[in-house]
Amino acid sequence: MRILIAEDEKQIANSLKKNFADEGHSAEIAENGKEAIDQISKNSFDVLLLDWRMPELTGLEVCKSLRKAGYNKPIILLTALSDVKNKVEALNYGADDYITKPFSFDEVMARINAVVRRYESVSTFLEFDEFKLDLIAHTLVTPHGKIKLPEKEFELLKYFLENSGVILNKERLCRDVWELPFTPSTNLVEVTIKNLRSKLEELTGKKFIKTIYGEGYLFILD
Amino acid sequence: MRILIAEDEKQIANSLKKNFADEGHSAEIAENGKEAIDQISKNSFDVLLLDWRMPELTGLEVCKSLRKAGYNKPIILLTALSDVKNKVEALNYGADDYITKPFSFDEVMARINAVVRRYESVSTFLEFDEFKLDLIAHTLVTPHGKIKLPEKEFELLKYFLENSGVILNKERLCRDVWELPFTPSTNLVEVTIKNLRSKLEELTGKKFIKTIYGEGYLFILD
DNA sequence: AATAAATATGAAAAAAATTTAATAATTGTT
DNA sequence: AACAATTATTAAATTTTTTTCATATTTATT
Repeated sequence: MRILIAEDEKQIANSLKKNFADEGHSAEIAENGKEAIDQISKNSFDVLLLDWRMPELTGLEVCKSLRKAGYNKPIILLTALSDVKNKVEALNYGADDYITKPFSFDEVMARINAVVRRYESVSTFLEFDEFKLDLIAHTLVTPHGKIKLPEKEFELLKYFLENSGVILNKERLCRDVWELPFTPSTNLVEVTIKNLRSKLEELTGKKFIKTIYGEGYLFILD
Repeated sequence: MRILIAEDEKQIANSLKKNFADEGHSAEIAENGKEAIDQISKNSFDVLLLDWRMPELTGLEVCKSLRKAGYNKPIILLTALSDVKNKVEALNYGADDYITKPFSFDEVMARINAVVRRYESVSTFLEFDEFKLDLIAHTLVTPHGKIKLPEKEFELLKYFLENSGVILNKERLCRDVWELPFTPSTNLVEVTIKNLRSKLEELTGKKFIKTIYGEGYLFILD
């Protein structure tokens, strides 16, 4: 994980950096707010730690200005102030979290993990069994590799995952996945199910889509 | 916003509920952990407030079990305990935030807003000007209508939005959008830029992609 | 076991998206 | 203004995806 530490107290910054390194993460240090903005324009980070009190620009100012410009990576503010007013202000200006000094490294790490995990997992993946569907990349991710699904197969799998445990008939799939009125003459659904099934089985070795004769299809995780 | 308050101290729960109502939000109260799980299986909420100390199941247990089952709405824990150990535990079990009692309603509301905003905005939309790119539906959304972009145009626009303000040359676009080594013989980039440009301009009436002769392309929001 | 209905499969046809190729227009420089 | 380099545009070629169609297999019922 790439972390930017914007903190003018060198002791704190260096101690954090060393601890991050011990956990296998790389951290850069910016000594004031301006430098932080500068670093961000040149490199990309997974998370920003901004000290509230810094020369040039305060952490809150950096946070505000980044968010205004559309910056959307997680930001955590570090501060010695502990009254509620500032917390509220920070969160309302687009910070993701807020850690009060003095803090333990464990807490910092836990909060970073929580925030990053959230950014990664929330509504960008649908997870099932030991696999997941990447909703942005339209990719099926397995421990052994990943595969990009064509659009209709992706939409179909997504719909199955959103409705696992429910029997879905062809009329409903046609309507919700293809946005087409169902006509008995087409076998779109069968064909796409077949293709999705073979890809799923090849990649996962499991049979997720069950046919309920006369009723529809069922996505099972058991 | 629909909020579930799982809290056995009725005074606190009712006071929160009343305050939420004043702000225009609807809240349900669950008096213990089991009841919370029960309510969640029946209705959908935008955010969960779980008291740590509750009969039947503790807030942390509820949180753990929901996350294990794949539940992915924001969860905030309320607690009287204030030592770091518990905070770390809570965040690592999938809670999104953690509020120490006694709290002010303003802080609760600010944290809910922060968490929900994050869930909504992070990586499901990239917003620019008065438009947004729906990263799930691969759709460009404008006040007047929306249009589904073909894959390469979508990837290109996404890359521009993630790097707005930076001049992107063809080599870099080829590498990061097409995942191809750049060869001077191809004009893939030019063609796709052209198509994306005309769609963008037709839909938004604005020119977002500027050519910097000899250097590359620049996405500007001015 | 025979039958009819439902589902699965393979391969061709059609449509859509991507890429290439040829040419036109624009830009910076002299 | 003329030139070379760069970028833009148009249209054709290719590839991929989607859909249809014909046929095979499976399932429930008798």
